[in-house]
Amino acid sequence: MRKPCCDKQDTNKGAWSKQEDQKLIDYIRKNGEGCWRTLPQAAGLLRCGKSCRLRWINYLRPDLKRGNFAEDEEDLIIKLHALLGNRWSLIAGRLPGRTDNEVKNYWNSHLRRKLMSMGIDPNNHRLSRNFSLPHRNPETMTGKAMSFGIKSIHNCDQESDAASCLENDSSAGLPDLNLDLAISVSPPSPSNNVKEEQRLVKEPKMLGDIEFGSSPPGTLPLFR
DNA sequence: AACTTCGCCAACCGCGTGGCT
DNA sequence: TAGCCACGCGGTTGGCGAAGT
Repeated sequence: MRKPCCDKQDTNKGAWSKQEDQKLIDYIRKNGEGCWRTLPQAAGLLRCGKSCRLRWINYLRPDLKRGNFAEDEEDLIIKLHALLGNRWSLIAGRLPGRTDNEVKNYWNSHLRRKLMSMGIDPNNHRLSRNFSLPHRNPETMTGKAMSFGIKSIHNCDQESDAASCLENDSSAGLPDLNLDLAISVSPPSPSNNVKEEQRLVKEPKMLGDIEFGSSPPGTLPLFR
């Protein structure tokens, strides 16, 4: 039986008050992030360390970009999700100012539905079986759907799917998908997933899986 | 106006992992 | 090598406001 992360009897739960937020901000400004377990006591907060960490990362961090997602951010999330699956922290790491929680919520509340309405299964980014036929006509597809990697659908046979079409595109170089997913020396943004990327470096097999062109033909480079 | 349903999002929970001893 | 601890991640929940009836 795992020990609870903190003494639950003495901790607050639920929404954070302004005073609590301020205490946390003040403490981190003064002492920096880290040592979340001891932070609550040191900062005078009746919260568990986990809760403090989450509050800071998802809401209080000064570099957070709040508000609606831009269209290019949406596109990027969808493309990254097709490649990485539900690796929200990795996806968020490619979106400066966005948190994994924010990306996950946005995916679940907006993007999933959006893809489904376009006849794409959000779980595997394949065209779903019940995809209504008129939409199969590339002429009637929305520009959005086209940009999600199925623009060359007319070149794929009926049993094909968005993923393999995307793959086909990748064989042509995928010029519009400059995601820099191969582990680079300098990631495009200060990511909160450095460890994860280091892990990928340590695991060349997995790394290979997310490099375009290295997956078996007809498979989506998912490694989950 | 009152009630119900739906959708969003902040927060919680449990588990996996890496570092340290 | 094993065990413990702290951290980080992803799935899930619950509260609240908006929309619908």
